[in-house]
Amino acid sequence: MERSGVGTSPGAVRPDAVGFRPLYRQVYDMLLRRLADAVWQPGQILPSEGQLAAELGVSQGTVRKALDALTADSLLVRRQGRGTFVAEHDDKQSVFRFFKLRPDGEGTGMPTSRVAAIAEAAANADERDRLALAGSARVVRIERTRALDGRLCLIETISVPVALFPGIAGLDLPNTLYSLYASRFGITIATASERLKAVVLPPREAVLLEVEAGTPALEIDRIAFDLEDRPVEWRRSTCLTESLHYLSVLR
Amino acid sequence: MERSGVGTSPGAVRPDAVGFRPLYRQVYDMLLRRLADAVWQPGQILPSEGQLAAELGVSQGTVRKALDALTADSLLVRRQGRGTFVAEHDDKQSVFRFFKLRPDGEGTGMPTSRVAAIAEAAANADERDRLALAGSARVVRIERTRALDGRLCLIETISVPVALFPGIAGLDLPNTLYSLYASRFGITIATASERLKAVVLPPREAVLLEVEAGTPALEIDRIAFDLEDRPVEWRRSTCLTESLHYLSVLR
DNA sequence: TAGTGGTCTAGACCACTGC
DNA sequence: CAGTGGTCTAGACCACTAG
Repeated sequence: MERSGVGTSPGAVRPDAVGFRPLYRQVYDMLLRRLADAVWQPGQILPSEGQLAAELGVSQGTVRKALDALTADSLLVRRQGRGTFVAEHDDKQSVFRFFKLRPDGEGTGMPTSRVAAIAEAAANADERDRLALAGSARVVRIERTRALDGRLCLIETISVPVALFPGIAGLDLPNTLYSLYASRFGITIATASERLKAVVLPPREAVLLEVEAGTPALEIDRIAFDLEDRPVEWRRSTCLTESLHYLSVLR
Repeated sequence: MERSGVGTSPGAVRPDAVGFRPLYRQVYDMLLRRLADAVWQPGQILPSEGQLAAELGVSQGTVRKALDALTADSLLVRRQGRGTFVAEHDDKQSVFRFFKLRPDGEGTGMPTSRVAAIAEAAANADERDRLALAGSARVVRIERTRALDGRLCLIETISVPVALFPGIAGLDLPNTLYSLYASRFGITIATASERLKAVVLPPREAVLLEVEAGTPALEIDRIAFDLEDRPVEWRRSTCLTESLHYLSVLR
């Protein structure tokens, strides 16, 4: 097979180049680009390995390696005998990919949400810093509470750039925001980084969570990144952990 | 190639069996067994892909797939042009695989330890539960404090079964316990599960951490598992998070 | 039964390391 | 330069799904 099949453009394989970029990596990037550009919608089926291989002019094994990598990154789902699909993030399994609070004892641990406030404003210094925004950027701030198995446990403020989510302030927000981000704005949350601290619950949050002030609480500071690794959401959650915990699995 | 190369024992490929077990999975299990049995020591080089393939009577590609899986599980390290090595857990990178506390600002974040107490005792109900021990089992309890960049930040109690770690109470304990587990007792920590809660620092811990009682603290309850997924260590840590945080990356 | 992904093989060649 | 892991290919066959 001719390597020029993937392109002689910058980035194609050049044996003596300092930065060697394997073919399957180039295929990975091309497919990732299509996902980022929403060429294929979540839930939709992709062409078969053979079709993609023929289209891109590489072997099926090389396409397979790229598809496997995208699957490992949770961007695709492969089902033997059926096909390869764009991953959806609103099914029960996917919710817990980014929601790590679990009940201590029994219970499904399925979270529910109630929006307390939503407003647009100029981004403050913290928001500009965390979301890599320009000085003039505007954000939408969403404040909401969440419950686990009907039990109020969390209050959080979510900041997103207006530029990326135009009109989000006027929408009816679902329980799982990330599926809305994907379906309505074409933004897929690929990874997130959380910083956890133990704090004393501030008076205002104590009122909203209906507990006495001074209670210890878990503060979660999350930045969520899209497929191109850009920060697209900043979220600060304050959680009561009396009857629940944050689950972290180390591998 | 004859499939019987990997063995006609139970678990070998049987095309019509209900539970189909791929060849590379069998190779994975065989190599995992050798790692668990400490046939190859941490840091030691493995035979080359070709040698393993010849020995096991499978193709090099199949061995490669098994080695890649073991590498993904952080049990092996592969270095192009050099070879495949058993992973070590005492280098700087590996320390942070299981230690998720980071300084808020600058600093290396390299932890240090000081053992406060170490004693053997009959396992209590919690320990028997968490470590899946019999009623008569005994454990060693280690209490120690840890500091980040010279700053005292954590106190923890570690319980391990005496049966798995004979004589550990008499040893000089290093900063990174898991490398001791591997080198001295042949036990490799493969995964760990942590449950985090926000609590009010108890009086006793407050004294040992040299802060006032009532300070909020992060409580981390960890169970660590070995290569065969047996719980081998229970650890409860209480951390001050005033100038540091727990880092969790979601993918 | 046709089509998909999953496994396995054999062989060629490339990139990297160390002697 | 020899030896290692890494990439890529082509082709055969297996397991699974759905019409």
